[in-house]
Amino acid sequence: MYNFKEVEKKWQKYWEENKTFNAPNGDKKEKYYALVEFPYPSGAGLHVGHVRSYTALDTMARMKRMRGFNVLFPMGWDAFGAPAEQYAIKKHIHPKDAVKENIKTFKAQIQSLGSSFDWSREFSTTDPEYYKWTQWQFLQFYKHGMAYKAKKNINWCPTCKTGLSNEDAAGGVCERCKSKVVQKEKEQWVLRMSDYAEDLLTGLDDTKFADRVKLGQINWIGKSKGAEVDFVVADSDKTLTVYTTRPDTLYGVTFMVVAPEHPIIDTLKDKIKNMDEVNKYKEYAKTKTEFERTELAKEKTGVRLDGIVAINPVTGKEVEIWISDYVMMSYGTGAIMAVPAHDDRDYEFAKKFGIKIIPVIDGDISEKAYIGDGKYINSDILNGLTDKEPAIHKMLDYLKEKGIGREKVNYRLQDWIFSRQRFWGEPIPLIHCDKCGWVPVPDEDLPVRLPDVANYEPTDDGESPLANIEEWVNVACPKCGAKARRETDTMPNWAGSSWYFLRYMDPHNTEEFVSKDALNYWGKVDWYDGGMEHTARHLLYARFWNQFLYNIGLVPNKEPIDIRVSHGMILGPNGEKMSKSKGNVINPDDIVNEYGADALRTYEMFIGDYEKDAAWSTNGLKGCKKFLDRIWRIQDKLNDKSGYTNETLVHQTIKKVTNDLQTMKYNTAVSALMILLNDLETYDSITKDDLRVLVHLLNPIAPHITEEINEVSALGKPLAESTWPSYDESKTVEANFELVLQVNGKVRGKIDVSSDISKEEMEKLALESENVQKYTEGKEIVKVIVVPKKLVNIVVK
RNA sequence: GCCUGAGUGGCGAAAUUGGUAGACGCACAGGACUUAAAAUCCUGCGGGAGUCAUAUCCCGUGCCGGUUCAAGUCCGGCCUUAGGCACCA
Repeated sequence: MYNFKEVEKKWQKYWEENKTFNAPNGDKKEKYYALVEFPYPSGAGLHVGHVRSYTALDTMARMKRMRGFNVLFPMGWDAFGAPAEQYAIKKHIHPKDAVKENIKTFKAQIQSLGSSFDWSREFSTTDPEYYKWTQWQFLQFYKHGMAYKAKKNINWCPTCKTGLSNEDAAGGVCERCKSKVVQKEKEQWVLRMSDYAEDLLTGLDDTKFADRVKLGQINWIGKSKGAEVDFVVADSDKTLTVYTTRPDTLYGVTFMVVAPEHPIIDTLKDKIKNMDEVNKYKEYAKTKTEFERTELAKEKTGVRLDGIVAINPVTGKEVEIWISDYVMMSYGTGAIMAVPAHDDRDYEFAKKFGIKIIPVIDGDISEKAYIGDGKYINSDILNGLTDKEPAIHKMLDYLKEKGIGREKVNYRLQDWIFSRQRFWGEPIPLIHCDKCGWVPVPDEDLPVRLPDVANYEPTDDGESPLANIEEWVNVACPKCGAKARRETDTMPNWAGSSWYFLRYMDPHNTEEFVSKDALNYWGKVDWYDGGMEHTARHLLYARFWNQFLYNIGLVPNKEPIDIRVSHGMILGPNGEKMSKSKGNVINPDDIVNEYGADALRTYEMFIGDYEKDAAWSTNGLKGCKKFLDRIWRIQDKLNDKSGYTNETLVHQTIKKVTNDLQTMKYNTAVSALMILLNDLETYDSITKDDLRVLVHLLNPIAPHITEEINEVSALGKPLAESTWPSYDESKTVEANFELVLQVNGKVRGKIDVSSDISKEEMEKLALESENVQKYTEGKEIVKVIVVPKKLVNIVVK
């Protein structure tokens, strides 16, 4: 009988010893690059969700190999960052040891699944041999003016004691620890990602990402088309420039609002009479987190800048200037023109502070701002127009002509704050010298290694723990030799994952980050799978990083990834996200031990639509285990004949499984195999050819049991080294089909007929049917619709 | 508020893109084998009417309406739900 534990171990050992899945660089075969996001080796171990995506891509990889491709299917570890550091602090060990420990566990778990990873290419982002090149690439950014240090109001997590990117602080909450993020002014290294906003947007056209993935990228980049308009501040030489998407409402501007941090306040502080009040408000705004500032249904607050007014450039009338926290310094120009009649926020503000509301588009503004289309009024040059687009164009032309405004495109995407005040990250390879300024660490001195120290806990003053390690910090300036200090900030853990897919192509190269040959041979990632939670940030960072490398001539493709899909989550049996606190965690180890990796894999492929979430069901798993047991037992039915017992069904199944696996419809591929098995079980005996097809088609999903059957029943060489079955389209056609007879669209009979029946015969059979006649009798036949291979519908009145 | 999906038996889900709704699996029920149980095998399984049993009929894919010979699928309007974005000017 079949012992899945022994069998699974046996074949895993076989694949390892024979290096079955090692992909040679530069092979003559056509390449295929299948990639699944590398895991963060946390202390919690592997999740059944990992199994879903690894198996899905493994299935893809195994099928592609059998279809003659040289498949790169690598695996590695994304191990820098706060979780590993915190885990290490808790256990009083060095993060590198914690990582080593976790990787060991993770790797054993993954290997027990029988995934066909090319382990010869394994690396961790924390390996100095790897982060050497992460640092080297950072220096390319620096050397090309793409990295700069700036004093910034940054998102600061008081619990993690580190700065966060906007992406990490989405919603005003720290992504890691969920505590409230506060604003803190700090010097930070920043990458000019906003320069790439347009390229990151248009580049999507060169990819085949799933629509929802593309949309996530588009939303994050947040392109908006509008105009900048200059407002002169009365009795001064200053202008206040605003960004607006509705220049057509310029005649309705009754006030302006600037962000509390707007520099004009300081510039004109001598003219502002109520600076005390203004400063008080500024303080008040600062104590609030970004989240509080953007919270819904919030009362508008603000202070008028007393003593200064601006001039509406089209009416020449004076408009008040206010400061309010509903205007953000980080978007547009940090200043807006307020049109309370046609903007909800401005309306609310005007109502609260009793500011005049002038409608410029005909509509009801008694309750709230009117934001629809309508006839322009009170608008001089626009009066009489009724549509937004021509009005905007006319106004833009006017502003350009007068030199007081211009078209402007804005993006929500901001520069990437690249500094973290943490120990466990790639040190930023720069040295500060009082004489020479920032000096890059010379290439030959890379990597800048993290020191082996006992104390690396975050500090309260917001400095990196590295700053306290004097012997590490103090160095000679590489340029002039004078005393200098290392940069002590480290990189965010998005850094290592921004280019790991390139390193897999040539993971042991000590001379270059990847060789040109390897880059040219492997090209783009053909199929990339990951979690939905990474489709916005990680994907954007990776594309940005790659586009930069492309622009400086280091990689051959501007877009690094062809297809990107996102798997759905595996939820707990109760339909909720698995978590320790909810007690609904399914441990893949337990499942592998009790049912085997093949059963787990088959079940997770059968569970439902790959891109949708699915709740775990142990009964469902048992059903799949039963299916595999039946596959094993079907061997008892082998006879000495050749050919297919049910030729049509075999060809249909090959076609169905081949197509389904290529489009990630794993659930229906499994069901097609179940149908084939159900059919084979009805015969007294089956042929080796029958069984051979069955195990080949099932092999990518359940690789161990199928290899074992293949060997035990002497069907041929190991499946992993064998060829995918092919089908003959003409043989997928059934000899007979069930002809459906309808009257007025309702089914009134079914007859089994030959597939090459003519339309006339179909119609004749329908009209002859007794049951059909019951419904047509005494009625006028208006028309008869005949759909070949399907049905006849008789329409009567 | 905006942008995406999704809503089909007791449950997970299928449905060649307009052509037999519920494939496949789970659960459940009945039966066979067994001293018994497990395992395995067979049968049934959307709801209702009808029949000894067949046959046959009616209803049914979130709700309302429309297009069509024909709608789970297309169109219009709603409801619910999940995810993303959000004082973005």
